[in-house]
Amino acid sequence: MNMEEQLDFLLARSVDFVSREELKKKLEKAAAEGRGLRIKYGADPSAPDIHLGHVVGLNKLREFQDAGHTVVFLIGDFTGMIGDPSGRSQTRKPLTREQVEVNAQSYKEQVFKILDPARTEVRFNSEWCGRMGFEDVIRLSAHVTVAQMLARDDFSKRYAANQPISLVEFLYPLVQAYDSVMLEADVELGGTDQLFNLLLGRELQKVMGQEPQCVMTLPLIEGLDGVHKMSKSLNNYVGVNEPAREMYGKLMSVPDDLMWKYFEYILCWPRDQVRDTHAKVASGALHPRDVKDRLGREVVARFIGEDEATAASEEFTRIFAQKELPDEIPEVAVPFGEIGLLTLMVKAGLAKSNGEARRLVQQGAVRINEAKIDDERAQIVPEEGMIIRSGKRGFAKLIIGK
RNA sequence: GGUGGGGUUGCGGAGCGGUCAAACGCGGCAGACUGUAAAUCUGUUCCUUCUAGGUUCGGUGGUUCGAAUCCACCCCCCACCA
Repeated sequence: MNMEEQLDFLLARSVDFVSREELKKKLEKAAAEGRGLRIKYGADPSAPDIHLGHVVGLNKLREFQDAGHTVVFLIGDFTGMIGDPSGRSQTRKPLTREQVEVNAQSYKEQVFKILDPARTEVRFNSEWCGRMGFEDVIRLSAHVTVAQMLARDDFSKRYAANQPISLVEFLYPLVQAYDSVMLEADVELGGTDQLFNLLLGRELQKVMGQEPQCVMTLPLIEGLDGVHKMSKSLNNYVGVNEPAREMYGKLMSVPDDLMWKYFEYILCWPRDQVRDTHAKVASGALHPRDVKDRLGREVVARFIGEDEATAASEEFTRIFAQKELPDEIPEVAVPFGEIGLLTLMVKAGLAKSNGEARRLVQQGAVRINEAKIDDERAQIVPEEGMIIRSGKRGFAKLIIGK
């Protein structure tokens, strides 16, 4: 690849990039010195659940690695202490050394499904933040003005709307920017919502006498609801560590229109291929279900394995298209002897309360050994292996306990 | 320090003395349909021994036949002016 092709490759799929010219210079300089660039990516320490939203960025990092660069995977264990940047939640408790270790381990496990461990440097910002005194913090904060902070979109909106903005929230981007300084990052990558924070890193590096980092943002993909960005707190995410069937099932529930983004940003299909497939579905040449099945299989295959992907797809069809039973049903031990249906359902974990169980029965959702039960007062004599089904997704197999 | 606005069932947000287990939206669950846990439509969404009963509306006391709604004190949150 020549330089321009290399740049095109590295910048593919990005939304914002500052700037192509600078990256070019950095690449030339690094090549001359026989080293790779340092690509920074920050992660939240409290949620070591990597999901497909993160994969968008991780894919790009992997491409940098394949081009010979080093990824600095920064775990913001110190930032995590000072609270959530969204301002929604309160200050968090500091993580203990042990928790940080456990989370880091869990991160590596998941992240290395995508990244190349040999070209990844895992760092923690407590390394330098933990050593700073109040005086250092004051000096650092002197580099940034309130007006600069208010330039951030969500800050200016909230300020205009008389919504509270805590000082801690100003500290958050500041610490993130300082991390770039300490890591001597050449490029920092993040979601589009990170643009301001990434740019602040640039500013701070300049002020502190470093060559400023390039900044790249990638799209935030919508989660399963098709509306909000994928996140753990909205529970609309697909984690890379989930069981195959869960992963596949969740992908099948993605709204049809959203599939294309997943093909492009998760599976990194070339744009033309995505466009072609899209056109075929639109013209009726391809069935959307089949395309989504392919999405589900390919994602499961990538993070787990081919065989598991096939199995997940087959079971899904069996349960939902043919309405048959899954091949593994959670077993629940119940005592011997007659028992009320509602109580039994609660015990089996199919309902949270008798009231909910009653509703399920009234709605015609409950079956025992595939025979519909519509009497909420039914008394059941549990038998070994009896199967209670609640709706499409709730199953329990009874085991007679003592 | 001063002024004003708030704390309601998972979330957002009505209600401001009885007809309130509490509108509406979101989310969740179920049913129908289907190509899937897509889309759409319908129902449902505190608990219980369920054609009825019990416990809820920041906390504690009080007024009243009767309070989420009025009063007192307390706790917490927010904005604005200094």
